[in-house]
Amino acid sequence: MFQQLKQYIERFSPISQADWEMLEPHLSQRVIPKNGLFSKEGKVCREIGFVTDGSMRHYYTKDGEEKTTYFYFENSFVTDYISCITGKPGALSIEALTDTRLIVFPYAVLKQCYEQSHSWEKFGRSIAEYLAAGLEERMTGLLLYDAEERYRQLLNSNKRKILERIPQHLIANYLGITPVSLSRIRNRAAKK
Amino acid sequence: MFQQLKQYIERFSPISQADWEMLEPHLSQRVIPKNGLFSKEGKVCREIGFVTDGSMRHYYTKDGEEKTTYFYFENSFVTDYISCITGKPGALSIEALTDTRLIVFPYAVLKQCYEQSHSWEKFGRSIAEYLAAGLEERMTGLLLYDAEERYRQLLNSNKRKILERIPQHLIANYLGITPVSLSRIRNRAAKK
DNA sequence: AAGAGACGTTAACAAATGATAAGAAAATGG
DNA sequence: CCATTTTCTTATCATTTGTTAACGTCTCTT
Repeated sequence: MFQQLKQYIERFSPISQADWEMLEPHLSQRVIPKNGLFSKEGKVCREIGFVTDGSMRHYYTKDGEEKTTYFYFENSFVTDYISCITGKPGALSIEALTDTRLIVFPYAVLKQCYEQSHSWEKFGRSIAEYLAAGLEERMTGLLLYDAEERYRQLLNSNKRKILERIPQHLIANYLGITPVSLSRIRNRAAKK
Repeated sequence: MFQQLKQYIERFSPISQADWEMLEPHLSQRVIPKNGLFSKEGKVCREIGFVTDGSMRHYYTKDGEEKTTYFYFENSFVTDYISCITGKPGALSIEALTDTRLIVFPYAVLKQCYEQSHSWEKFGRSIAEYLAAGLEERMTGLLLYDAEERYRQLLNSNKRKILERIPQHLIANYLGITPVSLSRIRNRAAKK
């Protein structure tokens, strides 16, 4: 039932049966319909989700416009990490792009796991390091490369599924440009 | 002697005397003269530094040009985090901007601390979370705001010391623009 | 003290991007 | 199946940014 999650976790740190039983009773399943929210700007995010099927985006609101800056697919955690950690209201909203199936548990439970088990703590470190490395790479891309180069890098990365499954105007946000500008870049790229 | 480091570490997680004694024997002091390197592109970074006095930058090389994307001041860790974690050659170089005094220890020792002590592991998680939160905030700034807004945000942030202590052409890199462009932005801002 | 190099500003032009609008194509929902 | 909405493209124009170069100031070195 929850094996998919356990396997994913063990990619970061091995989890004994005893460890697993700290978390397992607190897991639940949830389906969020298309356009439904998992987390909402202004509210404290107190849950961690694990996408087993579907896709989501997270976005910030600026001048009344939604700016999408991240996507989630099956086999990944989804949460407003900063809001969870700090306990403060989140600055972003997380929305299902398609009907999405999740395994959900409270962040408070994970925190308890951290305290009670070194293995869980190690998992927490590993996932935070993994997250930081991803953010560093993406930020470097934004600082060093122009929009066209960033598009090409996305094309040749292991994130190509973004291009295959996400509407283009949201990808434009993700790349830090307008949908019109992305359309121009694609047009230029096609002519070569 | 190394109390400054211990205090900083305890801002993330309390460290018992026994814990501290795992690390303390492996600490050393180092002074890197202005323009000297702490870590070099293409080499695996195996050390963590803690700046007690001075300032550093890290930069990527692109098309033969150095692109500075981060600064370090007293009371902060400095390392090529990604290279340390992965054990692969680094993509960036870290250079002293002024004569810089560091406390240094091998990453391998920290890794041992992680394994042997839950408290150290918790420290590792906390610092990675702190790093990730900072990166998330900075990346969001790059995606949501234009260069002039980013400059103003830097002015009004707790990172204002960057503006006071770092040459302007390096700040331009940090903001993701050219030195000429930053000069224009400052000119416009001054006229208001 | 002189010279070289680093740093910041300004100007002129080119290139890229943003803003807006119109229309075509595709997807969605009764 | 049709109507509506969403998505993408294309065009035009304004704005911003990049590029290059010139110039002045300052620092550092010899």
